[in-house]
Amino acid sequence: MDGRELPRREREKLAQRGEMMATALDLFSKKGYRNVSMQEIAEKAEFAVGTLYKFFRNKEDLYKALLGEQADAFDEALRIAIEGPGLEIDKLRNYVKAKGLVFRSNVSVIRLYLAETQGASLDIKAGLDTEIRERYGIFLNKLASVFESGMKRKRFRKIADPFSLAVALDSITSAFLLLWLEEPERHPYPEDPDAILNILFKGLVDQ
Amino acid sequence: MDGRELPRREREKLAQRGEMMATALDLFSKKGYRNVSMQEIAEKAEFAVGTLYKFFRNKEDLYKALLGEQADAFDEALRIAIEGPGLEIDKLRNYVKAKGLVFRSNVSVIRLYLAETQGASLDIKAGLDTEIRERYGIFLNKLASVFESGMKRKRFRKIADPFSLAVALDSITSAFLLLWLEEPERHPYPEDPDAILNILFKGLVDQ
Amino acid sequence: MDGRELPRREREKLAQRGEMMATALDLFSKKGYRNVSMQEIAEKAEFAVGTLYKFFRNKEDLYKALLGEQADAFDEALRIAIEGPGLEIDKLRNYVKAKGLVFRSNVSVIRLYLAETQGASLDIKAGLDTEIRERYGIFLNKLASVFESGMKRKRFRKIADPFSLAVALDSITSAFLLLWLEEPERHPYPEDPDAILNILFKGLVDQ
Amino acid sequence: MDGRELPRREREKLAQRGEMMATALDLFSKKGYRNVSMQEIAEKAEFAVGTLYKFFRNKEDLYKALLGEQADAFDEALRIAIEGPGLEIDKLRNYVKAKGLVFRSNVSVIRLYLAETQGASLDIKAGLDTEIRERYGIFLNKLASVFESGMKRKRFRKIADPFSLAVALDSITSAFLLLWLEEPERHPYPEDPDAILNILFKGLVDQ
DNA sequence: CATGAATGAGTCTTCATTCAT
DNA sequence: GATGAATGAAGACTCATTCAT
Repeated sequence: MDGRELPRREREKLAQRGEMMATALDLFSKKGYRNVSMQEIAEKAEFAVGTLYKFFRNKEDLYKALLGEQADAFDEALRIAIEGPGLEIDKLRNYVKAKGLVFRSNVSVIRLYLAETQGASLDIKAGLDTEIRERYGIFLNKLASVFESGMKRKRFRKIADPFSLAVALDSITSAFLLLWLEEPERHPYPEDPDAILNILFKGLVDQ
Repeated sequence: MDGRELPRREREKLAQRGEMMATALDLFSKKGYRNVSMQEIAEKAEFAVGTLYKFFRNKEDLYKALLGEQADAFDEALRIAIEGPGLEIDKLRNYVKAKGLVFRSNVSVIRLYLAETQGASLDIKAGLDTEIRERYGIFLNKLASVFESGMKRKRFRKIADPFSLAVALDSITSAFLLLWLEEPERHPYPEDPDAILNILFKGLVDQ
Repeated sequence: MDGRELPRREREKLAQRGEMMATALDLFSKKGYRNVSMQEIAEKAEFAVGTLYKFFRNKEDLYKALLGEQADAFDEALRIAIEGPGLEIDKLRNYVKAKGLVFRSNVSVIRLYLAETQGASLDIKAGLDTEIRERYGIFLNKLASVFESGMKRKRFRKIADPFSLAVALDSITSAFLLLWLEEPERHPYPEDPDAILNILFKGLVDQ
Repeated sequence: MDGRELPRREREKLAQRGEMMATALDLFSKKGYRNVSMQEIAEKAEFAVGTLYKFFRNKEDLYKALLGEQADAFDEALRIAIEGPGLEIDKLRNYVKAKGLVFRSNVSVIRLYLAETQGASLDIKAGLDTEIRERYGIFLNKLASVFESGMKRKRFRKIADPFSLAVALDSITSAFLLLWLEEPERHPYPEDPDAILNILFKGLVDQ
């Protein structure tokens, strides 16, 4: 038996919590924070409201836990993609691939995550808002340092400052994912990362 | 007298409507759709709630009218920037400039507009959603045709399909505006459009 | 027509407010603060809950207004009874009579008033609590000064300090009123104030 | 071994019950019946809620047991003070002293007890209410009989009927204890019972 | 026609009580 | 026999919408 195995009770609690969060995520991402009632979440998750409140102090708490954990996972996945040794160009490829993968396997979170990082979160005052964006900012800087490193090593040309390039790459991938989200058939997210990266790699205008 | 001149009565009504929408826009963009009450809008606009309901059938209607008209204005401004004769490269420059201008002089709308076009509109079910996005899609195609035309005339290299380039440019400019919105001092929107366009124009990797 | 006459609208509002307060008073005094719901008050007063909230910011507010106004009236009536010129002994008689009258014609308030002045208000944190007691303290001092004045003028013997005598008289009258409240037949509040005052006036033990 | 000694099991249960009641008393007297939850009591007493319900059928039951037992103790102490042989005047002195002692060493109960006997118990409908008051009535009659006996033996003058005197003495002592409770420094409960009794013993007005 | 008072369904949250383990 | 997780009814409060004046 594995030492990391939790006692049954604990495992059940985690499972419950997981179900609640999954249900809440589903509803929030479909209808928006204010349009989902605790009653509704509880009902759909097949718990009593009271039980919901045993796990989360209040509605906002639930929402924050939700976003926080999802953002953690995303952040982690993207961070790993660009860390470690290797050519900068490969890191960027990894990033584009990872972002596609992680988003496409978490469709319901995308809208919520984008709402928070792209700046349209008007329901939850601050706190999460701030926290997620901060981490997002940190990630952008890491991405920028990939560009910077590439320039230092003369592998990239200095066509713009590294941070702007990071912003550009991040926004482009998000935009493509959004298109895919709306019409998956018409706008598939490219399998080959270079389909996106070439926009940055190759110049539109001859030098 | 000008034939287009409206009777006093009509003009007054339009003025009233304008004030209501301006007040609503201000409140919605600051606090979010669900966090603003009709009472609050009426009070701040110095009308009675009943009067508000004379102009807009319900809260959603008001919101849709608001977004719709703002989107109209934006769309128009951006469309004009890329229409007409001239070099494609100049059209793109015009677009980057116009987008900067129009957004920076309508700060309070940005968040709402981005929320709708970038995909986080969870409060209003559909309808507006659809309409704005449709027009947004149409505009993206117009922008794409600028790239296409540039390619046809051998002014642009075929580094990616025109629509993808349009998406890329649009998302990059939006991302920069978002950064500016959060920290205007740290992230000014560039005066020179080439600061942004070079990301597309020049290639990161030598050919 | 009287200049003090209020416009119809205002009069109606006051009448509504009055009805709400009367209903609330009735319910609170019968069932206690926490055992009465705003819904219940609204229903019994034949208003919608929302209307209740138009007049009182919240439940506590309603309770405070209630107690405050009633305490005002009581305080006023008792104060008048012991003010002005005249023999101290007559003032005390007036006080005993007035207290009897005012309480017996406001039966439903007695319990609430006593609960506040006699110290068992555990539902409402502070504020009213404090305010009513303060005014009650002030009144006790006024009553004490009647005893003091009587002593100075050699009309009363110095059997205890004036404040203690005030406390004694006040508590005795309250106690009798409480008895009457429980069993009006068995424990009528005496018509002749001396029936109560003699307890203080005449000595139990020969001097 | 003593025959009255209870088996360990029983003793433990009694001890548990005692702790629950002590905790409940503390909380009720501080926050009021409705503002204390069974969870809170259980937690603070370090038992599970279920255990609480093993000892008391429901919340009201717990409250009644609490008040009942406290009232028993009070009643007993006061009864003893005025029973037995001895001069009536000494019994009254004993009563004043005993009431002071018993109240001051049970501060947390005072408010609850007074709330019940002085008529402001609005939380618990009837039952306890009735029972406590009944016993309180019985005690008042016992106190009255002390006055009566004194009058019969020509030791007291007939300044009022014995029951009224009992009510008066009881309410005065309670009032003084209440004052002490609020501001112990400013209003100490007198060490010498005559400080209070003189209000009854000596007449305010010369005969 | 404008007004804004009135409405009451709907929201979040608490807590007495039960019962499976 | 103790435990405390689960329940869900009930309560305070908000706000979109209506309609009498």
